[in-house]
Amino acid sequence: MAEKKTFYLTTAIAYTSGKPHIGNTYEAVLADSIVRFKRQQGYDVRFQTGTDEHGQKIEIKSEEAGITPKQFVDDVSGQIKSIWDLMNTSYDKFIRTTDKYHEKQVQKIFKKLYEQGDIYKGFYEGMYCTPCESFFTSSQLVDGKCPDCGRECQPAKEEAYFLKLSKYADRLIEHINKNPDFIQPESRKNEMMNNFLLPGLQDLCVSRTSFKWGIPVDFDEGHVVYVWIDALSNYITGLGYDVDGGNELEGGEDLFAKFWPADLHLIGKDILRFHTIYWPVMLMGLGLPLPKKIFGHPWLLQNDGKMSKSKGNVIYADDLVDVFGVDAVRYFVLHEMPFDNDGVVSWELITERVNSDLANTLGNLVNRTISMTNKYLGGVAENKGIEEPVDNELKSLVTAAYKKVAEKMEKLRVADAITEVFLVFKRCNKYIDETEPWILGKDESKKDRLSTVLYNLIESIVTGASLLEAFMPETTGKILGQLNAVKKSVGDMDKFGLYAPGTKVTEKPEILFARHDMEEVLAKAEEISALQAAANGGGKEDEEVIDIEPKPEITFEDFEKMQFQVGEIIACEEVKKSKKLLCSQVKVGSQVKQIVSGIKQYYKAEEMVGKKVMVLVNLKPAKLAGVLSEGMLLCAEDADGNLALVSPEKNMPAGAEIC
RNA sequence: GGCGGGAUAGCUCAGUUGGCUAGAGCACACGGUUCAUACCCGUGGUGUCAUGGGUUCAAAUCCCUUUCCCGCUACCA
Repeated sequence: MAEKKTFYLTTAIAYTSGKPHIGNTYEAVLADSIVRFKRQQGYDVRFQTGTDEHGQKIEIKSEEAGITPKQFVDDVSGQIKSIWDLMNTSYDKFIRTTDKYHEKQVQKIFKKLYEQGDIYKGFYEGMYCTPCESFFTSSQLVDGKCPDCGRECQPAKEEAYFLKLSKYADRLIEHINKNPDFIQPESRKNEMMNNFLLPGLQDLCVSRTSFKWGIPVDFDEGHVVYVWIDALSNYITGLGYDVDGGNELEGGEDLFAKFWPADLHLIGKDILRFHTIYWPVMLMGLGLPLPKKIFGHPWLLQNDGKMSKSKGNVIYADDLVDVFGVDAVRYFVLHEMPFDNDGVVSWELITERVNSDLANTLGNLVNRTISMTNKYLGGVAENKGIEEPVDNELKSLVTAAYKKVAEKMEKLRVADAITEVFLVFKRCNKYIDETEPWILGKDESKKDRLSTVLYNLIESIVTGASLLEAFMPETTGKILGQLNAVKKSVGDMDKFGLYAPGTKVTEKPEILFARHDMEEVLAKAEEISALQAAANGGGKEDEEVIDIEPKPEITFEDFEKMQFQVGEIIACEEVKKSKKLLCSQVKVGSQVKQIVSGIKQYYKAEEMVGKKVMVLVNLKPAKLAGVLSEGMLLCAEDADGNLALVSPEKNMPAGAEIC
């Protein structure tokens, strides 16, 4: 017998800084549906997920909590795993970047790349964002803030190691061009090409000395491996990869030899750059083949206002599961997520979907079919061969369904695939109307026709339920259990009439999906929201405090170098060529300075005029977007990056010194 | 500023290489039905296919204008 075809899928590993919300959970469920489908198709599947556990952010958070980083990540990683389990995700491997074998291999990978010159030692000088763990050049900063999260950055200089990306750029460009499927959806390919690859890659900083909670660089004390080499490597270390050969075996099997290269890296669209550029370069450095496909999926967003723990409106998978059940939540996230646009999740939307698709279309179908079978046929429907033309319409749709589902799944169109399955159930409901079993049931002479009708129905439902397995495994089991039917294999999906003669359905069908009253659900959501708010700051309106990384102490002399004055804005206009800049004429004493600031998002040019604000006056002038700026307007900034100008608390004349 | 994508029914979106009265789901309305979880089935849209122009026998579909949205990216003292 030939070896089974293998299929290796990974998700991104989740960062252990806190409980994952429904958007993160979506990725695991999406991955699960894909691998379950592959298993059904007979592939030998390996599904790996896990947690990313190093970094300064965790070092700081654990310190605040008064525990060690390891204790901290043990706790959070456990929480994440339990949500993945709750969602019934069938991963084969849950890797943690604090696992010993992983740490050891990361060190070896780092060393190997260093020894062959792909990693070199240099200096990193720039602005550092702690939450994002990223360095930026000052020119990359947004108002001196992190371009990713908008928070404060600190100047920092570190001795650091760099990965030479330029060396492999040409090979990578060629690979991407030759493999149009490598990056999915395709629109993302252009972004990577046009923004990074074609303009030329800058070398990537791959070590840190500013924190300790990471995998040490074993040949240079003080350095730890910075996130990407650590995190991305999980895809191979989780298979037992060893840099020196002699891969670790699992159950006597060399999983790396068997499963690498990965068939699919499933990741969020926000980390495509790392997976389509840095990771391939690392692999080339290691002399390993590249993964076959990388899919940057869109996100499930919460649309009802800004997500905020203190407001209590963050939607978590376990809360949804409490109300609707696992498969309902799986159904929702899979169905609602388009292929390349972000989807929306809310309590209203999920209630509508559950009621209409799961309770009405599917649940009620199973229920009415079983009821009729019991009522008219003592629970046993058999094919008596009394056919009518409508039967063929039903049969042809049902027997063709698997192929359609498979086509959609092949293209990773999971939402479309699940819709195809539900077309089967909808057709069944229509068939009931067309055949009117309750009328047949009143006429003893039509009994064989009735039996055939119900048999066809049950057979169709069995097929539909079997197709549903990848998406809603529990429901598949429940339906088949109630019908006492055997799950159809992929090879039998296009066959009709496998439901064994003489099989008796259950006498009391259990409600598969309850209908939910919208008002009740929303009330429940309110309750959950209140509890959440209470747990995160007593329900107070966003009175979060913000901690930023302390800067080194300065002397009074340092302070005196800076000249702050009150400035009155006497004119202001938008900088045409920029999305963020306003250009203000600011009266400071008797002179007028032109100052450009990145606050267009928060202030309109008109409303700026007349404001008295705090100005850093003696900053070296610079050109921004081609416009001269002779100072800086000072702003306060919250955690979401919203800005507020700073004004004197009482009216003060323009030019008044701030000291 | 650069590159890319989008603008179609109240809402979410399909519309393949231009071709017959522009579609689906949800919501809504009406009709039918009663086996079932007040469910299911059917019927119902005068939609300027964002805008203005062009190519064509024929354009939502191709080309150009304008406006507005979104991605990525640069700049953002």
